[in-house]
Amino acid sequence: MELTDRKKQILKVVVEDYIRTAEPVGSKTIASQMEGKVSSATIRNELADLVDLGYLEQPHTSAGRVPSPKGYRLYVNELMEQQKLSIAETEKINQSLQLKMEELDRVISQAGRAVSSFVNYPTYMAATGKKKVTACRFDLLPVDERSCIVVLMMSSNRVKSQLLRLQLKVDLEQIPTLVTLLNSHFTGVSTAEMNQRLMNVADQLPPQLFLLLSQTIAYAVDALEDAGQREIVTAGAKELLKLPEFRDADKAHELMSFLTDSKENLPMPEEGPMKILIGPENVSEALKDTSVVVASYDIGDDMRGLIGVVGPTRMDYATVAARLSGFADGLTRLFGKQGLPPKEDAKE
Amino acid sequence: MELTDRKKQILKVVVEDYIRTAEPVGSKTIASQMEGKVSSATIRNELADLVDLGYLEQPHTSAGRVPSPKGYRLYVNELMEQQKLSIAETEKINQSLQLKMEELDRVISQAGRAVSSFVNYPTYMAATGKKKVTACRFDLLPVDERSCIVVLMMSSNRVKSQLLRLQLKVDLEQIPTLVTLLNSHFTGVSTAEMNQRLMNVADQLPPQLFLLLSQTIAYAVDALEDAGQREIVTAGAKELLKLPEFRDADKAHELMSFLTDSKENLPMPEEGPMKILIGPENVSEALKDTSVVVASYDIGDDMRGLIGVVGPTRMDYATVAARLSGFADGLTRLFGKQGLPPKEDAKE
DNA sequence: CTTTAGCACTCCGGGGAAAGGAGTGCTAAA
DNA sequence: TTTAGCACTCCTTTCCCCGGAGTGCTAAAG
Repeated sequence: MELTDRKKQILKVVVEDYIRTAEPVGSKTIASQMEGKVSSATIRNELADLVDLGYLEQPHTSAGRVPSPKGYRLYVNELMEQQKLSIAETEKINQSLQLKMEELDRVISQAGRAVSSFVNYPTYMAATGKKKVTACRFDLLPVDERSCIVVLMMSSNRVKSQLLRLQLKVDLEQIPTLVTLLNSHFTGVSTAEMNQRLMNVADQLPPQLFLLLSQTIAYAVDALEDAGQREIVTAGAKELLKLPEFRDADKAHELMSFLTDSKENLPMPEEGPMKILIGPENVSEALKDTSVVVASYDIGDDMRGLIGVVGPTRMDYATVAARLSGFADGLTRLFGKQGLPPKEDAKE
Repeated sequence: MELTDRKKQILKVVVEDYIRTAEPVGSKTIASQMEGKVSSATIRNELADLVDLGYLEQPHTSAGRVPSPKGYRLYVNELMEQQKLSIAETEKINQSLQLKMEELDRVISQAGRAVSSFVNYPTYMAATGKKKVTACRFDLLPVDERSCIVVLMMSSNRVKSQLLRLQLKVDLEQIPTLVTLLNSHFTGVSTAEMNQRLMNVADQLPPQLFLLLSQTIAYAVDALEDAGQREIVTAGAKELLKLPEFRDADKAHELMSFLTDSKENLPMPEEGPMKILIGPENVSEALKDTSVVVASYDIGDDMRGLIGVVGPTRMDYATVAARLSGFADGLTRLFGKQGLPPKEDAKE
């Protein structure tokens, strides 16, 4: 027995109806929603076949049919119509992204909240470096004999700074030499290399200068590693509570804990602009009854961000996918190829 | 009829039992938990009185009694035993606070999460400046003709920096003059005053310098206002779902939305170390069925932080209060009177 | 061979009624 | 003033019944 076109059409109707209503779909309903006119009896035969083929499931005898993960998969791969965003929706997305360009992090988490309220499912976001971030410029601004501000400019164009308290007094005259040294020997290299080179110059400098140097490098190493690391934030977990499948407080609590606590193992995309994971396709146990849609976007030339939506398996894939990719595109445009925008904040 | 000691004792038993079980408390239960031995019939008489006095409520005839807000209030004011933290608990608190001293914000929200998991209720946190934050030092580091890093040191000892893109080329020679101007005229004053003074010098500078100056000031104003503003973060909203009173998904959703979206109007303390708000004592409609315990702590000399716990009216006031003040004390100690700790980060 | 109509059957879900239980209020005695 | 006893109330749980939605099967029609 193979999958005829009519079977596919029926599957499509079942999936879409179930997405809308969260109720098992019966043969009569299907018959009335189908294009050509067929009787419910015919549909019933087809339905029995679709169950045998594994695309549908029956909660119990004499209930309607519900799509199985395999059914959703087929729907997503073949049947789903690429949904276009309406003008109004595009407007709304752009508007959401018209936030005052503050720091990257804030924009990202704000975007996450926006997406969440837009698709009515929880979202999560992360940014990962494509390349290693390196230092590209140092400055030291003496405040007084015992303190000094380090300013570090990174290859990602972000600037970070910190006030250092010094153990030993430092002769202000010597600072410029140190800055020159920093800029000539510690820029454009990995953090491991930076530590290495620090060791090399250890005995060529007076102790108080070396101390300042190593404090500076320690700070830079921290900052660079932090910048390269991906941080994950989630938003809109409460949306879950609106869905009938999570009216059971225990279930909701379980998934919510997973989203807020163990976010490390949320699905991350390999490549490609978008990925859909349905139910058991998720590795994490906690997500086995839910689906995830992830999209990625570019941040400048060397970073890649990611934004995902978590929802029930019957989530409205077409709409979510369309909106999510709308956002991803918007974000790419926002801090896209041309480098970070002029008013990019030094991550505060 | 007045409130005898025995009535108070009964009230105490009712409150504590109800806190534990979330079920109305019956006369027999009370009799068995009371010190002196009295029969349930006696208790029943007393209970009827307590209802008349408004300290207890009866969900319906022939159900047990439940404390009214007035009853909780009396309990909190008079009956509640100041609970001591066990050694193990103190340990645990200190341990939670032993996080690598990173930026203030991060510590605060981390503390929030810790408290939340420790009391099993959602928490919220905010830091507010006691005094206005002002700029105390500016620096401009030219990167190239068209860009420049501003470094701003604030009176709170925090350092922020940003890369500015310039509209017009600036002669590098002139930068030092500008820095001098900034440090002499724009430090130690309010943001309003800064804007004022900016206007005053408008026609005394060549246009490209003035542009740079105003960009710098605009950034500083933003940064200062941001630093003075209180930001509120919440944590552990999911804890709600564990409580029987929020098994109803609608209720949980409502409160959760309030916590995550409209946090502006969460109760803030006036003064004193701790405040307990019970049910209707809360102004916000959304909190009228819940209680809030807020504690405050000091950050350096000029800031004050606040940490609150939201829970059902039957929340375990004694324990929550003890643990919360444990945390508040710990936080005060952590970045207490002696000024910010040496490794205080420039908010990244 | 496929489609359709008809029909008996299954199973869920809602609506009472009945049973059980916890707790009260009242009365009368200690 | 306290206590024991008892009838009563009202919630909760359970059970059962019934209606409806939907199925599977069979037999007839295209």
